[in-house]
Amino acid sequence: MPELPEVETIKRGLLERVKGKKVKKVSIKNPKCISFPSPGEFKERIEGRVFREINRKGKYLIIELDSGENLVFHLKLTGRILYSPEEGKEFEYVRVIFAFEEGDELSFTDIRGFGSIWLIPDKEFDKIPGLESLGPEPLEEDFTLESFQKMLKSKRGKIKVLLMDQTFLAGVGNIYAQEALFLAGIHPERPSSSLTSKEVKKLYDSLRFVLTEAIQYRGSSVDAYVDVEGRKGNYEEKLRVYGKEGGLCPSCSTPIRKITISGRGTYFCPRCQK
DNA sequence: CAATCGTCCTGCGGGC
DNA sequence: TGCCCGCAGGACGATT
Repeated sequence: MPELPEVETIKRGLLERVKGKKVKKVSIKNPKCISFPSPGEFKERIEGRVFREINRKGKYLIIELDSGENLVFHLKLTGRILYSPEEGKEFEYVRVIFAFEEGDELSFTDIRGFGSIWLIPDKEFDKIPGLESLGPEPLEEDFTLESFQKMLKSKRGKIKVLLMDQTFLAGVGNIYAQEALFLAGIHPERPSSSLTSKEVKKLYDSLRFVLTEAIQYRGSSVDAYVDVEGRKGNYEEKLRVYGKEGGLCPSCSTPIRKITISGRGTYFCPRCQK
Protein backbone atom coordinates (compact mmCIF):
# COMPACT_ATOMS: atom_id res chain seq x y z
CA MET A 1 0.00 0.00 0.00
CA PRO A 2 2.23 2.79 -1.15
CA GLU A 3 1.25 6.10 0.40
CA LEU A 4 3.13 9.39 0.42
CA PRO A 5 6.28 8.12 2.23
CA GLU A 6 6.57 5.05 0.02
CA VAL A 7 6.02 6.93 -3.25
CA GLU A 8 8.50 9.57 -2.08
CA THR A 9 11.08 6.83 -1.41
CA ILE A 10 10.52 5.41 -4.90
CA LYS A 11 10.87 8.89 -6.38
CA ARG A 12 14.24 9.38 -4.70
CA GLY A 13 15.42 5.99 -5.93
CA LEU A 14 14.39 6.84 -9.47
CA LEU A 15 16.26 10.16 -9.35
CA GLU A 16 19.37 8.21 -8.44
CA ARG A 17 18.93 5.44 -10.98
CA VAL A 18 17.14 6.61 -14.11
CA LYS A 19 17.18 10.40 -14.29
CA GLY A 20 18.79 11.54 -17.54
CA LYS A 21 18.63 8.11 -19.15
CA LYS A 22 17.38 7.44 -22.66
CA VAL A 23 14.77 4.75 -23.22
CA LYS A 24 15.86 2.27 -25.87
CA LYS A 25 12.82 0.00 -25.78
CA VAL A 26 9.43 -0.32 -24.11
CA SER A 27 8.12 -3.88 -23.71
CA ILE A 28 4.46 -4.23 -22.80
CA LYS A 29 3.79 -7.58 -21.17
CA ASN A 30 0.27 -6.77 -20.04
CA PRO A 31 -1.38 -3.71 -21.60
CA LYS A 32 -4.24 -3.51 -19.08
CA CYS A 33 -2.30 -1.15 -16.81
CA ILE A 34 -1.87 1.48 -19.55
CA SER A 35 -4.80 3.85 -19.14
CA PHE A 36 -3.72 6.34 -21.80
CA PRO A 37 -2.93 6.37 -24.72
CA SER A 38 -3.19 3.07 -26.63
CA PRO A 39 -0.36 0.59 -25.90
CA GLY A 40 1.09 1.06 -29.38
CA GLU A 41 1.17 4.82 -29.08
CA PHE A 42 2.51 4.57 -25.54
CA LYS A 43 5.49 2.54 -26.73
CA GLU A 44 6.15 4.70 -29.76
CA ARG A 45 6.04 7.97 -27.87
CA ILE A 46 8.42 6.81 -25.13
CA GLU A 47 11.08 4.96 -27.12
CA GLY A 48 14.03 7.28 -27.81
CA ARG A 49 12.97 9.75 -25.12
CA VAL A 50 15.01 10.83 -22.12
CA PHE A 51 13.77 10.74 -18.50
CA ARG A 52 14.16 14.26 -17.15
CA GLU A 53 12.72 15.57 -13.87
CA ILE A 54 10.94 13.14 -11.53
CA ASN A 55 8.22 14.37 -9.18
CA ARG A 56 5.55 13.14 -6.81
CA LYS A 57 2.07 14.55 -6.36
CA GLY A 58 0.14 12.77 -3.61
CA LYS A 59 0.50 9.10 -4.47
CA TYR A 60 1.17 9.82 -8.16
CA LEU A 61 4.68 9.56 -9.58
CA ILE A 62 5.49 11.80 -12.54
CA ILE A 63 8.46 11.39 -14.89
CA GLU A 64 8.98 14.26 -17.32
CA LEU A 65 10.28 13.25 -20.74
CA ASP A 66 12.43 15.42 -23.01
CA SER A 67 9.51 15.44 -25.46
CA GLY A 68 7.50 17.49 -22.98
CA GLU A 69 5.26 14.56 -22.20
CA ASN A 70 4.75 13.10 -18.71
CA LEU A 71 4.88 9.46 -17.75
CA VAL A 72 2.60 9.09 -14.73
CA PHE A 73 2.23 6.10 -12.40
CA HIS A 74 -0.27 5.27 -9.67
CA LEU A 75 0.69 2.09 -7.81
CA LYS A 76 -2.62 1.63 -5.96
CA LEU A 77 -2.29 -1.46 -3.75
CA THR A 78 0.36 -3.72 -5.21
CA GLY A 79 2.16 -1.81 -7.95
CA ARG A 80 5.96 -1.82 -7.88
CA ILE A 81 8.62 0.05 -9.82
CA LEU A 82 11.79 -2.02 -9.89
CA TYR A 83 15.23 -1.15 -11.18
CA SER A 84 17.56 -3.73 -12.62
CA PRO A 85 21.15 -2.89 -13.59
CA GLU A 86 21.05 -5.58 -16.28
CA GLU A 87 18.66 -6.41 -19.09
CA GLY A 88 16.54 -9.50 -19.22
CA LYS A 89 15.45 -9.60 -15.59
CA GLU A 90 11.86 -10.85 -15.58
CA PHE A 91 10.21 -9.84 -12.34
CA GLU A 92 7.08 -11.61 -11.15
CA TYR A 93 3.82 -9.98 -12.27
CA VAL A 94 5.67 -7.73 -14.72
CA ARG A 95 3.48 -5.50 -16.91
CA VAL A 96 5.79 -2.99 -18.61
CA ILE A 97 9.59 -2.86 -18.99
CA PHE A 98 11.52 0.29 -19.90
CA ALA A 99 14.99 -0.65 -21.20
CA PHE A 100 17.65 2.06 -21.27
CA GLU A 101 20.55 2.56 -23.67
CA GLU A 102 23.02 1.80 -20.86
CA GLY A 103 21.65 -1.74 -20.64
CA ASP A 104 19.71 -1.28 -17.40
CA GLU A 105 15.94 -1.52 -17.02
CA LEU A 106 12.94 -0.28 -15.11
CA SER A 107 10.00 -2.66 -14.64
CA PHE A 108 6.46 -1.93 -13.58
CA THR A 109 4.94 -4.94 -11.83
CA ASP A 110 1.55 -5.39 -10.21
CA ILE A 111 -0.05 -8.39 -8.51
CA ARG A 112 -3.64 -7.27 -8.25
CA GLY A 113 -3.55 -5.02 -11.25
CA PHE A 114 -5.21 -1.90 -9.88
CA GLY A 115 -2.22 0.27 -10.73
CA SER A 116 -2.23 2.56 -13.76
CA ILE A 117 0.19 4.28 -16.13
CA TRP A 118 -0.54 7.31 -18.31
CA LEU A 119 1.49 9.19 -20.90
CA ILE A 120 0.21 12.69 -21.35
CA PRO A 121 1.34 15.88 -23.04
CA ASP A 122 2.54 18.64 -20.74
CA LYS A 123 -0.23 20.42 -18.85
CA GLU A 124 -2.85 17.85 -19.77
CA PHE A 125 -3.09 16.41 -16.29
CA ASP A 126 -6.87 16.52 -16.60
CA LYS A 127 -6.55 13.27 -18.56
CA ILE A 128 -5.67 11.59 -15.26
CA PRO A 129 -8.58 11.08 -12.86
CA GLY A 130 -7.92 12.62 -9.48
CA LEU A 131 -4.58 14.24 -10.22
CA GLU A 132 -5.86 17.77 -10.62
CA SER A 133 -8.26 17.66 -7.70
CA LEU A 134 -5.61 16.72 -5.14
CA GLY A 135 -5.60 18.61 -1.87
CA PRO A 136 -2.46 20.23 -0.45
CA GLU A 137 0.76 18.32 0.14
CA PRO A 138 0.96 17.78 3.90
CA LEU A 139 4.73 18.31 4.01
CA GLU A 140 4.83 21.42 1.83
CA GLU A 141 5.32 24.83 3.39
CA ASP A 142 1.97 26.13 2.25
CA PHE A 143 0.21 23.51 4.36
CA THR A 144 0.20 25.46 7.59
CA LEU A 145 -1.73 24.93 10.81
CA GLU A 146 -3.86 27.92 9.84
CA SER A 147 -4.71 26.45 6.43
CA PHE A 148 -5.52 23.07 8.04
CA GLN A 149 -7.90 24.81 10.46
CA LYS A 150 -9.59 26.56 7.56
CA MET A 151 -9.84 23.35 5.52
CA LEU A 152 -11.55 21.57 8.40
CA LYS A 153 -14.07 24.32 8.98
CA SER A 154 -16.07 23.64 5.83
CA LYS A 155 -15.97 19.87 6.21
CA ARG A 156 -18.12 17.28 7.93
CA GLY A 157 -17.90 13.54 8.37
CA LYS A 158 -15.52 11.20 10.19
CA ILE A 159 -12.03 12.56 10.61
CA LYS A 160 -10.33 9.40 9.37
CA VAL A 161 -12.33 9.36 6.14
CA LEU A 162 -11.50 13.01 5.61
CA LEU A 163 -7.75 12.47 6.10
CA MET A 164 -7.82 9.76 3.43
CA ASP A 165 -9.83 11.90 1.00
CA GLN A 166 -7.26 12.83 -1.68
CA THR A 167 -9.14 16.01 -2.56
CA PHE A 168 -8.79 17.11 1.07
CA LEU A 169 -5.14 16.16 1.62
CA ALA A 170 -2.74 14.56 -0.89
CA GLY A 171 -0.97 11.29 -0.23
CA VAL A 172 -2.40 10.13 3.11
CA GLY A 173 -3.88 6.63 3.03
CA ASN A 174 -5.12 4.01 5.44
CA ILE A 175 -1.85 3.45 7.32
CA TYR A 176 -0.75 7.00 8.02
CA ALA A 177 -4.23 8.36 8.73
CA GLN A 178 -4.48 5.82 11.56
CA GLU A 179 -0.98 6.46 12.85
CA ALA A 180 -1.51 10.23 12.90
CA LEU A 181 -4.83 9.88 14.74
CA PHE A 182 -3.21 7.62 17.30
CA LEU A 183 -0.37 10.09 17.92
CA ALA A 184 -2.91 12.89 18.23
CA GLY A 185 -5.10 10.90 20.65
CA ILE A 186 -8.16 11.29 18.44
CA HIS A 187 -10.72 8.54 17.82
CA PRO A 188 -10.97 7.80 14.07
CA GLU A 189 -14.77 8.09 14.10
CA ARG A 190 -14.86 11.56 15.61
CA PRO A 191 -16.77 14.01 13.42
CA SER A 192 -14.12 16.36 12.02
CA SER A 193 -16.23 19.32 13.11
CA SER A 194 -16.00 18.21 16.75
CA LEU A 195 -12.22 18.64 17.04
CA THR A 196 -11.09 21.36 19.41
CA SER A 197 -8.42 23.77 18.20
CA LYS A 198 -5.98 22.02 20.50
CA GLU A 199 -6.79 18.70 18.82
CA VAL A 200 -6.46 20.21 15.36
CA LYS A 201 -2.97 21.35 16.23
CA LYS A 202 -2.08 17.94 17.64
CA LEU A 203 -3.36 16.27 14.50
CA TYR A 204 -1.48 18.69 12.26
CA ASP A 205 1.77 18.04 14.14
CA SER A 206 1.18 14.27 14.23
CA LEU A 207 0.50 14.09 10.49
CA ARG A 208 3.68 15.95 9.61
CA PHE A 209 5.68 14.01 12.19
CA VAL A 210 4.58 10.54 11.12
CA LEU A 211 4.99 11.23 7.40
CA THR A 212 8.45 12.72 7.90
CA GLU A 213 9.53 9.86 10.13
CA ALA A 214 8.19 7.27 7.67
CA ILE A 215 10.16 8.85 4.82
CA GLN A 216 13.31 8.72 6.97
CA TYR A 217 12.68 5.00 7.44
CA ARG A 218 12.03 4.53 3.68
CA GLY A 219 8.35 3.63 4.13
CA SER A 220 6.35 0.68 5.46
CA SER A 221 6.31 -2.65 3.64
CA VAL A 222 2.67 -3.42 4.27
CA ASP A 223 1.33 -5.49 1.35
CA ALA A 224 3.68 -5.49 -1.64
CA TYR A 225 5.68 -2.31 -1.16
CA VAL A 226 9.42 -2.30 -1.88
CA ASP A 227 11.68 0.47 -3.18
CA VAL A 228 13.22 0.57 -6.68
CA GLU A 229 16.06 -1.68 -5.49
CA GLY A 230 13.52 -4.24 -4.26
CA ARG A 231 14.23 -3.48 -0.59
CA LYS A 232 11.52 -3.38 2.05
CA GLY A 233 10.88 -0.24 4.06
CA ASN A 234 11.92 -0.06 7.71
CA TYR A 235 8.90 1.71 9.15
CA GLU A 236 6.60 -1.29 9.59
CA GLU A 237 8.13 -2.12 12.97
CA LYS A 238 7.65 1.48 14.04
CA LEU A 239 3.92 1.49 13.31
CA ARG A 240 2.02 2.09 16.52
CA VAL A 241 -1.47 0.79 15.77
CA TYR A 242 -1.82 -0.18 12.10
CA GLY A 243 -2.22 -3.93 11.74
CA LYS A 244 -1.75 -4.46 15.48
CA GLU A 245 -5.02 -6.25 16.19
CA GLY A 246 -4.54 -8.28 19.34
CA GLY A 247 -1.47 -6.21 20.14
CA LEU A 248 -1.13 -3.74 22.95
CA CYS A 249 -1.08 0.03 22.81
CA PRO A 250 2.57 1.17 22.90
CA SER A 251 1.53 3.96 25.23
CA CYS A 252 -0.89 2.40 27.77
CA SER A 253 -0.86 -1.36 26.99
CA THR A 254 -4.60 -1.46 26.37
CA PRO A 255 -5.47 -4.00 23.61
CA ILE A 256 -5.65 -2.34 20.18
CA ARG A 257 -9.10 -2.56 18.61
CA LYS A 258 -10.06 -3.00 14.99
CA ILE A 259 -13.23 -1.55 13.49
CA THR A 260 -14.46 -0.92 9.95
CA ILE A 261 -14.93 2.65 8.75
CA SER A 262 -16.33 3.10 5.24
CA GLY A 263 -15.32 -0.45 4.44
CA ARG A 264 -11.70 0.05 5.55
CA GLY A 265 -10.01 -1.70 8.45
CA THR A 266 -9.17 0.78 11.19
CA TYR A 267 -7.00 0.19 14.24
CA PHE A 268 -6.93 2.37 17.32
CA CYS A 269 -6.39 2.43 21.06
CA PRO A 270 -9.79 2.75 22.78
CA ARG A 271 -8.14 4.30 25.82
CA CYS A 272 -5.74 6.81 24.25
CA GLN A 273 -8.01 7.90 21.41
CA LYS A 274 -11.15 9.75 22.46
C1' DC B 1 -26.40 16.13 -1.02
C1' DA B 2 -23.43 13.40 1.59
C1' DA B 3 -22.29 8.84 2.76
C1' DT B 4 -22.00 4.25 1.49
C1' DC B 5 -21.62 0.55 -1.90
C1' DG B 6 -19.88 -1.90 -6.00
C1' DT B 7 -16.08 -2.53 -8.94
C1' DC B 8 -11.55 -3.82 -10.51
C1' DC B 9 -8.09 -8.33 -8.99
C1' DT B 10 -5.44 -11.94 -6.73
C1' DG B 11 -3.01 -13.79 -2.68
C1' DC B 12 -3.79 -15.40 1.50
C1' DG B 13 -6.01 -16.73 5.88
C1' DG B 14 -9.63 -18.80 8.44
C1' DG B 15 -12.56 -22.50 8.99
C1' DC B 16 -14.02 -27.12 8.68
C1' DT C 1 -4.31 -32.05 5.47
C1' DG C 2 -6.13 -29.63 2.01
C1' DC C 3 -9.56 -27.18 -0.09
C1' DC C 4 -12.60 -23.37 -0.67
C1' DC C 5 -14.74 -19.29 0.34
C1' DG C 6 -14.41 -14.67 1.35
C1' DC C 7 -11.81 -10.78 2.70
C1' DA C 8 -8.60 -6.81 1.86
C1' DG C 9 -8.05 -2.39 -0.29
C1' DG C 10 -7.33 3.10 -3.56
C1' DA C 11 -10.25 5.63 -5.85
C1' DC C 12 -13.82 6.27 -9.19
C1' DG C 13 -18.64 6.10 -10.28
C1' DA C 14 -23.32 4.61 -9.08
C1' DT C 15 -26.75 4.50 -5.80
C1' DT C 16 -29.59 5.42 -1.75
